[in-house]
Amino acid sequence: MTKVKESSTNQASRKFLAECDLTHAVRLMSGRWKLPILYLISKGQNRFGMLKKVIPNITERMLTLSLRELEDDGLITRTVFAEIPPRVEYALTEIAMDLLPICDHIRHWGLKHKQSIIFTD
Amino acid sequence: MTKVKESSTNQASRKFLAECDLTHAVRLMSGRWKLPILYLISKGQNRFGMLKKVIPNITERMLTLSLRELEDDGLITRTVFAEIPPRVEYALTEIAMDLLPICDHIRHWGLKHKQSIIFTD
DNA sequence: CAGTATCCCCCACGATACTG
DNA sequence: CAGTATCGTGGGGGATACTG
Repeated sequence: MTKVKESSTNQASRKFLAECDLTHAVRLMSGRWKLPILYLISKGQNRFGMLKKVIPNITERMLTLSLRELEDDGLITRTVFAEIPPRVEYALTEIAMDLLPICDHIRHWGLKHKQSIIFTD
Repeated sequence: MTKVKESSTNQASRKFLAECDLTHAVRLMSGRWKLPILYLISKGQNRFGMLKKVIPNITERMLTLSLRELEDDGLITRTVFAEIPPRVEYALTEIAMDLLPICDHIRHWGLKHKQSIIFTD
């Protein structure tokens, strides 16, 4: 299924539409916790409890929601092991791994931009 | 002024803090219209009226707000010419220009990610 | 351990009207 | 032309309590 608005034919509009996937892509990583979670999973913090312990201030609710959205967007996989006590492991998909170097670019750009960094949380 | 939480000393937390600038950087480009505006300005659409004409559905209010925030974040400059009728021109700063190639990476990543692209607007 | 279930607040965003 | 001013809404996010 591919549904693209083809009505506007002028140059500027077509360039704008090309820009839309950019917005869409950025939205996948927008949100308070998405990127931190992806990063930490890439570093081996791949379970609910580990993430909760390592991420300051996140609530269980937000952790759950963020993980679900990342899963829905195809950025992480969720594997349930039928054990007692239950164990669930998260892993990055190839798509998310492709994102990591880009994140690094963004981070370096951010550092260049902001000489004064304030972590309020 | 540099205010960094130094309380937590373990490895994971320090890595997490490093991740925070990433979140911060992403926030600068988050928002419904920020990226489209930056992109269009880079393509020469550097006036209020031009942007309004070229961006579908944006309201004057949102255009104003977005431009102000981009200016406050140091991503664009705003130059007022004392003429009648009034003329205002926007231009990307070096920081925003550094961002453009990254945007391109993100866009390509987004395209690889989403085989089915839907532009709803 | 790995989550749900409620309740609530704030703010990004939109619609509409007006202006130096 | 390039904006303000005002009002309204949805959902992203938080606090807290409970559960298979």
